[in-house]
Amino acid sequence: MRTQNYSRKRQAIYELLLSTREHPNAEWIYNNLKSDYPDLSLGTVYRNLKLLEENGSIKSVAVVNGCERYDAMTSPHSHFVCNKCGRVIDVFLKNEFSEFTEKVRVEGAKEIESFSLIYYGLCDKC
Amino acid sequence: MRTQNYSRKRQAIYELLLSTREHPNAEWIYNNLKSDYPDLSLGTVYRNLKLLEENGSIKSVAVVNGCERYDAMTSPHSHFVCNKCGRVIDVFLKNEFSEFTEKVRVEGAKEIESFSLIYYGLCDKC
DNA sequence: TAACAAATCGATAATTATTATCTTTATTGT
DNA sequence: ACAATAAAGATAATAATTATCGATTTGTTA
Repeated sequence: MRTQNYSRKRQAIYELLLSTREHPNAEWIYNNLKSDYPDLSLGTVYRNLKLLEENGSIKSVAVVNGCERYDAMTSPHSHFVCNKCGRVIDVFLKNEFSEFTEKVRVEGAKEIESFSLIYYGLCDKC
Repeated sequence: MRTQNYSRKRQAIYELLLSTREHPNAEWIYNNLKSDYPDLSLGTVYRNLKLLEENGSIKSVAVVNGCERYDAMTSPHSHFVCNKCGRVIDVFLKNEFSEFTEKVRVEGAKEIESFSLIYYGLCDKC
């Protein structure tokens, strides 16, 4: 049987995402891997981000200024997005929150699979 | 002093958004106004959605399949997005939720201005 | 380890939602 | 009605993402 995720470049993209709390977009990843993989192409980054998201290795956590931002930390947590610089910061909420949201019933929804909570404002560098 | 929002078409866009719970995108609005305003252009819809959002009359509530979805109901509430058909449904949470989120402190955030809570799953028509 | 099959890649073109431009038209205050 | 300004239509331009396709890499199997 063929292993998934066996290519060098896909592995590098995934490991870069694992190593950072930047919640980067495709271009950031591309720029940060260019030195190690000079023949990397931006299309490969997009292609692998999509594959990694489809197999559940990573998540798209927000769209900031029209760009998808990714995170390899797949355990449930929320995010803060700076309205000025676009920085994305992890937000860890107490158990109460998940307990609360688990009780939510949505009229018109057959099944709730996930939710996304994003705070917006100004970060401490702006 | 010049009034804002005085043009017929901007008014029509705003009133259409007020009258529906579809949370439409620009194209839906364009298609639904074409019969009443045959010379309407899609650019005008985009331009006015942006203006209306800037002056606080409407809100962008989600990006579904790469399209911005708008809502003229500006009172705080959340949304459910169907992963299959893209339908956006209003979600009204109890007071507990706002009380809870008001207590949140985000490390790295200077000021929290707003938040967005979106549930994802399958709607009852899918 | 050679050879074949399948996955992945780079380069490039194509898509698509949105924004900008620019000239004309509509709206409003006087 | 007239002048000043805002808004409109038409169109071109952006920009992020996706699709295509031939070449290359990787994995399997003989």
